[in-house]
Amino acid sequence: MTSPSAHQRGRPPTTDHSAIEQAAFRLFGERGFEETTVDAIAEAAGIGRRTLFRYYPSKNDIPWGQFEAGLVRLHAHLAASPPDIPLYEAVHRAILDFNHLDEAAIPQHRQRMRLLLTTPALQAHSALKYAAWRNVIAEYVAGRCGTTADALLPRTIGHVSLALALSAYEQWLEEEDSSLPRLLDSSLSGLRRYLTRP
Amino acid sequence: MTSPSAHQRGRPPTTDHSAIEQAAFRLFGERGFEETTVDAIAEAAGIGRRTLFRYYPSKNDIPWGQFEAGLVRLHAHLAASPPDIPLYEAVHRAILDFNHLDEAAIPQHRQRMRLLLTTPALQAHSALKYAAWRNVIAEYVAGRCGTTADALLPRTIGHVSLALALSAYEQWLEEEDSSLPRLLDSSLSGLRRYLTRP
DNA sequence: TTCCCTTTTGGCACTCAATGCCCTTAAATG
DNA sequence: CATTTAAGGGCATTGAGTGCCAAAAGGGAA
Repeated sequence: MTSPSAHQRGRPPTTDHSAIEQAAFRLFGERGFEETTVDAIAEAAGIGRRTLFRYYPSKNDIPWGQFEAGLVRLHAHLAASPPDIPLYEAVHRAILDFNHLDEAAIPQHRQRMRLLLTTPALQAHSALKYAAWRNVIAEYVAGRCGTTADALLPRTIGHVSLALALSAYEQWLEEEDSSLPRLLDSSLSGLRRYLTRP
Repeated sequence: MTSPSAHQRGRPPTTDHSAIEQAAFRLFGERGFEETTVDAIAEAAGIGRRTLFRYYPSKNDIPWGQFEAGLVRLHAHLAASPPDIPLYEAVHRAILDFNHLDEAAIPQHRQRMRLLLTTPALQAHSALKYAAWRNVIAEYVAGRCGTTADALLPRTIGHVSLALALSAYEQWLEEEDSSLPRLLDSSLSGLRRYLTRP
C-alpha cells in the first residue's frame, strides 16, 4: 500500500475519471449528450482527446461512472445473504441495496439516470451494461438452484429483475418526488398480482 | 390500388429491402457483422452506399428486417383478444402468436436472432427496437386497467414480458432443437413459481 | 418524338467516434 | 545526471452517418 496516489515511478496522471466525468456532465447539461463532441469534453477537462479514450473506452461509457464497482457490491451483497430466506426475497433485497441512495446523492443520480434513460445512444449502450448486471443475479440464482447461470430459470430471473428495476426507475424519473425503494416494491408486487389474479 | 409495383411516375427503384437484406446476411455470415462495411454491403447489393442509407437508417437496422410490421400484428392480435380472459393470459397468447414460426422459417430466424443476440453492437441497438415492442404491450395493459401506458403497472408488464421473451430466445439459441413456444411457456411458469414459492 | 415532370439514384464532401502508432513529458531511482 | 517507467497527446486512418445536388430513368402530354 502506498500513500495518497499509488504511483511511484513515471509521469503522474494529469487527470482522473471523476474530473472527466464532471467536465462531461457540465457540457451534457448545457448542450445535450449528442451535441457534445468528445473533443469538447477533452478540452473542458484540460486533456487531449487521445487521453480521454484511455480513461473511458467510449463516449457512451462516461455517464455510467463507477458502475462496475456497483456490480461488485451487488455480488457481495448476494453472496452474504442468508440462504434460508426465499430466493425472490434475497434477490429483491439485494436490488434494494444496490439502488440505495443517500438523500444528498439523489439529485445527481436523477440527472445521471435521466441522461441514461432518455438519450437513445445511451439507451442502446446500456444494454451492454445491463447484461453484466443480469449475470450477477443469474449467477446467484443458479447457485441457489444447483444449476448454471445459463439455464432458463437463472436467465429469466436476471431479465425479470432488470425489468422490475427499470420500470421503477422510469417511473421515478417521471414523478419528481417519488421514492425509488417504494417503486421497486410496487413494481414487484404489481407483477405478483398480475401473475396470480383472474 | 395499382398492380405489381405501386409506382407510376418517376424513376423506378433499382432495389428493395429484401435484396439488400440478402446481400447483407450473406456477408455477415461470411465475415461477421463488425467486419462487414456498409460499402461492402452496398457493393454486394449492386447499389450506391448513399442509396443503402435510404432503405435502412443504419447498418444496425438491417438485421431487424420487417420488425415494424410484426409490431402491427402484435397490436392487432391484442386488440382482437377476448376481454374476458385474464390479462396475463391475453398478453402471453399474443407473445406466442408474435413469435410463431412456420417450420420452414426456423433456420433463417435462428440465424437472424443469433446475430441480433450475440453481436454487441446489435444487442445495444436492439434496446431501441424493444422499446417499441414493450410499448405495444404497455398500451394494451393500460387499456385493460384503465390507466395510461406510462403508469407503473403497464410499464412493468411491458418490461417483464420482454424479459420473458428474451430469456426464452437465449435458451432457444443454445439448445439446437428446442421449441420456442415451449420455452416461452417455461419461462413464464418458472417466474410464477419463483414469485410464489418459499 | 420530344419535352417536361416526378422520383430514385449515387457521387462528393463533411462530421464525428474510435483506434493504432509513436514520440514526448515528467516524475522516481541509483 | 542518466536511466527507467508510466502517462500524455499529436497524427493519420477507418468507418458510420448526413446534407447537398446533379444525373438517371421512366410516364405523360404536346
